[in-house]
Amino acid sequence: MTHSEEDYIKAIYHLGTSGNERVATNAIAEQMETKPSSVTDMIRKLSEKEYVSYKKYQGVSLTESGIGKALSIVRKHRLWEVFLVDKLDFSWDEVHEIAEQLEHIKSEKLIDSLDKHLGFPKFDPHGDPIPSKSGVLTKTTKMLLNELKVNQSGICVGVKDSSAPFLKFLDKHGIALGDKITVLDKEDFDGSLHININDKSILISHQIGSNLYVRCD
Amino acid sequence: MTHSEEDYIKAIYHLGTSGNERVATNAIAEQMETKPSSVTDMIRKLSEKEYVSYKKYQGVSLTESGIGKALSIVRKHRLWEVFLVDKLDFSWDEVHEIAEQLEHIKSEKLIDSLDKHLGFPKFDPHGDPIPSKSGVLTKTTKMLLNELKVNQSGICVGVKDSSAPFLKFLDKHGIALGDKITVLDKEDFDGSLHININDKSILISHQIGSNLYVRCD
DNA sequence: CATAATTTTTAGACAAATCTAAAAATATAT
DNA sequence: ATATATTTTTAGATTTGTCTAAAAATTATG
Ligand SMILES: [Mn+2]
Ligand SMILES: [Mn+2]
Ligand SMILES: [Mn+2]
Ligand SMILES: [Mn+2]
Repeated sequence: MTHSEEDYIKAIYHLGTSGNERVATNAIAEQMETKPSSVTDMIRKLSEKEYVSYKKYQGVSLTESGIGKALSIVRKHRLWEVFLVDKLDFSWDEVHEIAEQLEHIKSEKLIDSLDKHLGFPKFDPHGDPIPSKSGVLTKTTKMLLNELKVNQSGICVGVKDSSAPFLKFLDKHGIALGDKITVLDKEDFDGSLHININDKSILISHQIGSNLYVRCD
Repeated sequence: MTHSEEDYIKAIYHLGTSGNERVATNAIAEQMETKPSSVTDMIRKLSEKEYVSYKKYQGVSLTESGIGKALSIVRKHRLWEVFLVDKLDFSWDEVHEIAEQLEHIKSEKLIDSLDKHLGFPKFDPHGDPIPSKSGVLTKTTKMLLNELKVNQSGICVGVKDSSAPFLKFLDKHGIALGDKITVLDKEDFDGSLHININDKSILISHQIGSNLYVRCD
């Protein structure tokens, strides 16, 4: 399996909310920053190798084998992200691009040793779950911050958007995974939120609130 | 610079004893396990990019820019080898293949952080020097074990052959970097050596002796 | 439901890296 | 020095991944 095939499988996995839904050619093209015709070509190849099931004009979905492959790549990606943050002191907004390369390194023993070295982490620096060696994902009951009602609170457990600008924004405003956030008020006008975090009260936009995951047991 | 270009540059570097000598097309083909015609094609490309100087039928040598690139790849290769042995508990005969992949990961910050994480090592697990960020190699005065005279001794500081079978042989006979080896006797017949190591006296072949480096200040 | 807009696929081209087979240059040996 | 052997290059083909432009299928709209 080539570098490129792996990136396509992973894109299909993420777009199809973990494998099951059918994914459109154009959606893959946009995610991969490539052209729809290139996607069609690759899909045909992946279909021949039985990683995806494909009917012309009907989009693709991952097969069992494709989901397995995707989970293995996601596992590697997220373990490397943990390594970069925990061991090499990268910040969480710097790791994605490098993990994008490291996820393609081929060695079963390497990734298992890395897992052990990191203390078998369950989540990556963005709060996303790390699949186990056998492909099991820790399910968490998380919701978006702006789904909370006024006076409810939750623990920040992940981000939906993990782009560098968003992560930098969170750093700047002192919002980190594990922090307790309480919704003090909601503006009807634009959906922005008054929240309390680390004993400070700040105002955040609807867009921020819709990209932060919280858990409120 | 592509994965493949980097591997060619590195092969030329190693074959040309660190850059200066002209290297034959066939030698590169053999090292890379590829065909001479493929080498000619690649050499032409590297020549256009001015990483090598090339005159038809006369072999190639690295330019200044090519040597710089080679040192950067060798630095990455050897730092990753140290990581695998020191942090992930790999044995020295298992690391080469994986480092062969890891050396192509592109991120200046990654390799500098890794260097720091490892405590700025000067040598890799096989005793080979790690080029500094600026491309400086620690020069050591090492000689092959079978160049020693009877009753001379030296500290084992490296291997010439770093293939898994040879490294496994050394492990099996308890020979490791840093060990003191004394030559007790030499057989005229086949050049084999009686040596003393770790208070034990063993007999090793000429071939073993010609692949072990020692330093005897 | 017929037409327009959008999505998806096909056809054909290209760059990168490889190969085989044959030709050209260089090296070796009598 | 001439013939032979070896090395190196060229010519032409193949695979992988990509692209543009055009055709075909699907979806949306009036
Ligand atoms: Mn990737
Ligand atoms: Mn992540
Ligand atoms: Mn390599
Ligand atoms: Mn080494």
